[in-house]
Order: sequence, then C-alpha cells, then structure tokens
Amino acid sequence: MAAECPSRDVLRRLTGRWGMLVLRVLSDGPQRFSGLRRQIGGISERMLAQTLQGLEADGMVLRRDFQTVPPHVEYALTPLGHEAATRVDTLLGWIEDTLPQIAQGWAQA
Amino acid sequence: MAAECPSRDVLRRLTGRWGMLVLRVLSDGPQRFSGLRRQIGGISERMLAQTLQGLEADGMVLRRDFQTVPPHVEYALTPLGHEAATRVDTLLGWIEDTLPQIAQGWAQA
DNA sequence: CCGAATCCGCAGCGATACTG
DNA sequence: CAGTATCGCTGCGGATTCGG
Repeated sequence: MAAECPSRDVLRRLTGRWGMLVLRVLSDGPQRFSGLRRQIGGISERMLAQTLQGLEADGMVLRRDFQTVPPHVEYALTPLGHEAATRVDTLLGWIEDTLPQIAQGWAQA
Repeated sequence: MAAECPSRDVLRRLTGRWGMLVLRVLSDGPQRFSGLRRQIGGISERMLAQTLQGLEADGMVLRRDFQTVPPHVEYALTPLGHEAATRVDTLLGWIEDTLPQIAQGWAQA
C-alpha cells in the first residue's frame, strides 16, 4: 500500500514544517542561503540546511556551489520542484480557502 | 504567514500517517469502524479512532451513531471530505507517478 | 479505554573552515 | 570579531505503538 513506500517520505518532506515555505520562496527565483532565511522568517539555520538537503535529495531543488572561499551557494527550483510547488500550493490554497467552513464546524462543536 | 496558522494543522491531519488512507477507503462509500480497520490494514484501533476524530472535527468525515446496544457507528465522507480526498489523491498520485524520476536521483547520488 | 514504552519531527547551542 | 554554509549532539513534546 502507498503508505509504506517511499512516496510517504517525499510527501513528508514536502508538507513538513518548512518544505512548502521554501518552495514558495524559491518559486520566485533562485536564492542563496541567507536570503531564504531572511524571507522565510523564523527558521533556524539548522532547519533550513536540513530542509534544503531533503528537497535536493528528492530532485526538487538544485544546489549550485560557487566554490568561493567566503561560501557562496545558490538554491533554485528544478522543473520537478516547480511541479511539486504548484501542486502543494493547490492543496494548501484550497485548505486556506476552505478554512472558514472548517472553522465553522469548530465553533458549533 | 501560512505556516503559523491553523491551515497547517488541517494539512497535517490530511497528510498524516493515516489520514489519506482513511479518505481513500471512505471515498468508496460509508464504512464502519471494523470495516475501515480491516481494509486499511496495519492501523491500531487507537490510531484509527484518533484519525477519525481529527477528520470529523475538520468536517471531512461524518460520524453517524445508531445508538443501538451493540454499538453501530458508520463513517462517511462529507462533501468537504470528498473535495479534500480528490486533492490529496492528486498530490499523492503525482508523487507516485514521479517517484521513478525521484528514485533516479537517489541512484546517482 | 487506559497507561507505559517508543519513535520522530523540530529546535537550540555550539563548532568547523575560511576570509577580511 | 563578523559573515556564510553545514554539521553534531542533545533534549522536548507530540505522535504512534504496544499490552492489557
């Protein structure tokens, strides 16, 4: 069944705490580490590095290292990453649009 | 930002370990507790109950208690639940279709 | 249904290697 | 010291499982 296979790990990295935030920022264009951290806000250096590595391993993010001595690395979305980003955004957008209806249920509970 | 608001909790319940499995089974029609457990496989009673409560609170699942002495309860998808199910399946389906490409990256790493 | 044991995501603190 | 990217160790809390 789908739950036991690797597709779940991929989904986890996408829907995890920071995955989609990173995808959203990167969908506007390539960024470097510090830039991402600044635009996302609230993410620790460690978590950002970890998240990026996960997405890179899945082929969603392309990491370009300029091999300079003050480290300069750029992160960009791959075509696969763009596809993922749009789909995740679709789901997330629907949830946000539907949130009022969901919250409504909360109220009468 | 979207990450801090309740939409994340909803997304978590949907993409969590069991959420989408439940949605998938229920999209074929109403089921009762034992039926769900049998068709999903590998889920504990506790987790199934917990998952159903979460989805019910979000208005995705409708719980109908027949108030009979041998307890008889049925679970069904609400219209909202159907919408959610299709969207989650879309994302999950895409991941499964794309998994070969993702796994390809794994191989050359 | 309850309680204990366990797993896992997430964050914090600090460290590394190098330059100006 | 300041800045850049990454990594390791540690612990908390919630999620999940297990056993009655």
